[in-house]
Amino acid sequence: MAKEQFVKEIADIETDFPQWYTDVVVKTKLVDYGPVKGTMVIRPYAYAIWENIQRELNARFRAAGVENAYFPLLIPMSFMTKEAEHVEGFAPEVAVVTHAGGAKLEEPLVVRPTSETIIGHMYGKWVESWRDLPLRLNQWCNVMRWEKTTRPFLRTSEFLWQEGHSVFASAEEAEEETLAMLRLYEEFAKTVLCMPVLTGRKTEKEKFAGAVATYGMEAMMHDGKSLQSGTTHYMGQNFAKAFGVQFTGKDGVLQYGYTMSYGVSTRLIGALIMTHGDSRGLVLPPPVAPVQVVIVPIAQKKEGVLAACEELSARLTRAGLRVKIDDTDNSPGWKFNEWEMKGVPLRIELGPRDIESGKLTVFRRDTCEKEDGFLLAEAEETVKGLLAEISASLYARAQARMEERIVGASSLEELLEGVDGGNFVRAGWCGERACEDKVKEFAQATARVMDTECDLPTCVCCGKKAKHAVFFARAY
RNA sequence: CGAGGAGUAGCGCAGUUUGGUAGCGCGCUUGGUUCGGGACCAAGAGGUCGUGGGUUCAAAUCCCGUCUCCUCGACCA
Repeated sequence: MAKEQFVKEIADIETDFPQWYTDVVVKTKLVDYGPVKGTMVIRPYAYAIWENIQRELNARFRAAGVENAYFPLLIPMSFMTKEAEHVEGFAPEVAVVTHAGGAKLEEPLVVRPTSETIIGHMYGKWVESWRDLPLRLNQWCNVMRWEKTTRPFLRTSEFLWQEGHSVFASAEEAEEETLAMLRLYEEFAKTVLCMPVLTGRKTEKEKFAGAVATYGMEAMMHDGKSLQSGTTHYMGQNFAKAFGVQFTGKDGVLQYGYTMSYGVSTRLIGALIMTHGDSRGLVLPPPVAPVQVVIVPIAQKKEGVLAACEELSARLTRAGLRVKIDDTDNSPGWKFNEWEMKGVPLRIELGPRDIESGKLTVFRRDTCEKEDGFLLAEAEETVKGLLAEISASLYARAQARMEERIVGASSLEELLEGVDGGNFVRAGWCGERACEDKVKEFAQATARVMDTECDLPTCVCCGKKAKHAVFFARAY
């Protein structure tokens, strides 16, 4: 009876997805709302997910020759105006500091919405010779963009992210790095987040303010809407020229560098929730789950139960797993539901029966089924094997869902029908901004990314020869 | 900024039509019995009813003002 009441507490994932999402992030204590509108407090459970994402990405960055650094939060207003498109794109959403130290500032300071400008400024001082290149730095920080409507993780006024900024001597190297980072993100999404993504170049309308080209990865959420989950930008010499990033080449000629940047944010946590979550709450992929295995003692006051739990926990921890014993005095049923809602991939129920028989009872969060018959003595291998299976099955499930919900369209009506049905629509596009705008107006769908090849004959809007195959979708 | 809705205990809400002792559920605290899918009993703590004014013997309730939040729209590399 209480079970049904509990299920009702979280909105129905099928019929009320936005409400379901909000319920999950609040009821599982991932976040709380900050006192300033549009800001969120990230609670420890969610922050632990973020730390796991950081660890995995840092390892990949290091392997790609990227080092971490930190640049200031406050940027002189004049920096923002040095690159014309950049200031135009970000001006509406920057927060500005006008007073400090009890007096009005001579020059206002902006709270960084992104750090291209201040990093460009420093790179201008640091880069002198071809020997200084390539220069690859990344920073983990917070940024602020004053958004009108917000939703936890997906769009908040302040959020955490990493932003990598690199300078190269040639356009080719910078362009190649832009694509390499996109591939790095894609591999990370697949193996760490167990999340399939579509990658590709963005249209002019959707690209970063000040970039020559923007590439993005888009993930499909449960309701068929798209979430931009990471971007890489090739800047050409735009920012190098604005900030004087010049070096003397091997040929002795003073020239501008070529820059690129890339970033992913705490929005990835939102992406995880909306990709894998179900009617019971979160489902976290093992590589990022703060708790990979929760041990629920049964009849924990009976002699030997807690001791057996602690012994098992120690063994699994030694095997490199993140383990938690829930020894609170809630009833087992309460604990089951609690940890299912929090998305722990694997639960072990350990009671007198298991201890006596030497067996292991587990519950898989991805299938919501109990499995037994494993031997307690082989717990390490069993659990590791199951976690790997869970990762694989989460990816496969999400991948299958995405593939079956990519449809084609040869007219605006078909495109509308496609996105109304919760699909991505792959359609031809002539490359004209007017047609892109028309699609948005007609179907409330935007061009998410362009496919690498154009195998479609005509533009879905005007019927002229198509230049690109584009994935259209409604987006968060 | 446009349209709609809501402000009462930590959370969710009832009470407002018809003015008359501040209520319910969950949570929390204490003690006890429980524990293989959200257990139960007992006792307890907790509220300037968003806010300012007005009407009245009396206002959560009626009137006027004002603030905040939510949903949808617009906006959002």
